[in-house]
Amino acid sequence: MTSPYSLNWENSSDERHDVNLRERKKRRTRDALLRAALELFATRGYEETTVDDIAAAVDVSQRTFFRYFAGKEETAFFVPRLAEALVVDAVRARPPHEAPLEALRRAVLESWDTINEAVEEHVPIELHLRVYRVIESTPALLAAHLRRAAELEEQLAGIIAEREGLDVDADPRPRIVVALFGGVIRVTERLWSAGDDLTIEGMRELTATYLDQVGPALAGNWRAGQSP
Amino acid sequence: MTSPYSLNWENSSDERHDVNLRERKKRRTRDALLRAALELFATRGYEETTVDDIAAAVDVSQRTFFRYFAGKEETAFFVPRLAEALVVDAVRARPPHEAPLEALRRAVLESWDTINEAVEEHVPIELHLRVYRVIESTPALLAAHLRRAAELEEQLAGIIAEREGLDVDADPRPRIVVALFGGVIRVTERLWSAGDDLTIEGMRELTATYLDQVGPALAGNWRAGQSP
DNA sequence: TGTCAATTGTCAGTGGCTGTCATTAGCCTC
DNA sequence: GAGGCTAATGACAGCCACTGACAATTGACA
Repeated sequence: MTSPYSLNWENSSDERHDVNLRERKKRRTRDALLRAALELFATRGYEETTVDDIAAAVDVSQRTFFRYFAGKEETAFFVPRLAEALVVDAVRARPPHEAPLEALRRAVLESWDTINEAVEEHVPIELHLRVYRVIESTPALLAAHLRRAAELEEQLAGIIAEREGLDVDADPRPRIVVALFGGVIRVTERLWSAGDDLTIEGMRELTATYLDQVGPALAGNWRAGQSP
Repeated sequence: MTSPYSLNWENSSDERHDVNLRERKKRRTRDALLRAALELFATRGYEETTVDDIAAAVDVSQRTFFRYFAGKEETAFFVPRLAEALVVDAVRARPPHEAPLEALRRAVLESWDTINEAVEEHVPIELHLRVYRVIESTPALLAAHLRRAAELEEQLAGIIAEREGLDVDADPRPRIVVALFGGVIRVTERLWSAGDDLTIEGMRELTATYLDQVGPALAGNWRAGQSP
């Protein structure tokens, strides 16, 4: 920190990340724990997997597991965390002339395309897709998932408000639009995880289809119009 | 069940509920545990309260606590559970000619009026209102709260679909509208619990105001129009 | 009053998670 | 390349939520 190289360290910390054996080893055990956990969740179930099981699968002590992850839950949300970061960045990068819903829509669809490589660096996506069903069907994980989603929405509301030059706390509209958007996403998530097309592309298509329904869903009375 | 009185028992079970000493005693300890738990949560915080604390406050064993409640969490959501039931009933009772959002809006505002008596039978509402802040600010409880909300939305979507003569799984619109509605409710909940008017009336007003914003929030571009 | 069933307490055990301390293993300098 | 430094690990003890099992108690009802 106070060494003459401190500035260099700050800037090149990414490159230094994997150079020494120490760091490489750390990353290896971390990814191994992650994969072991997800594999066990996907096959045996979340509640049926103990932290001891995970640690044993990688042949480290339980204590070591907790030094890499704050809790069992954190392993299950490793990929979602990456995805959320991508979405936030994508929304930030949207041209300011787009309407809020349009910007959100494009950002999400776009980030579905980049998610692959970001994830595969640590675990095979296919593995996460299997874990996703577990998240949706395990009460404790579903609850955590929804809380994370709520936090994401709060962030997005802030970004949207900024785009539109509004104050999030004074004007309810950013939060409302984001809530609507988030609701649609959740509906598609559930549908997708319940169906059998467990691919990223399937998710992408579903999302696109449902987001297109938002307008019609809110317009007028449904009974007069034709089927969706 | 197979006794000659079984039918009578079924029908008059409500009246029989408090007649014998056994039942009265059970209800008393149950309500005492509930109040003790909420009181402790409100003053000391949720995580800082152990089940042993709650049991000790009522002078029963920890094991007995778990015979009355499935877990620590359940005590915190006693009032919300009542409220949810009221909302569901209120939506079901709405005249079928009302549009979905209108029916939901009226049902919720209406149930805020009946919630008082339903709750006070067990614990003072004022106590729950204090606990509500704890729910919003405790990650584990917030997560559980959001999961409950999601389940409620699923129920409401079913009811709305039925009103409109639609199939929830074939037509996305009921779920989308309910998601929008739920989103608005969540926004008001957060705002209300963050403010200082912690009364049912305050909540009612906030809800009404925000629900009125739903239309404007979705209409056109915000930058051209005037302030909300 | 005595029998039966329900309520409760006690005890032991599991699983998630944390603090502590000694041991190990990579790193860096001389 | 030996030795000191520091970071990573393991082993152990302990807290808390929660559960199963069994014995003791207590209200119900004939």
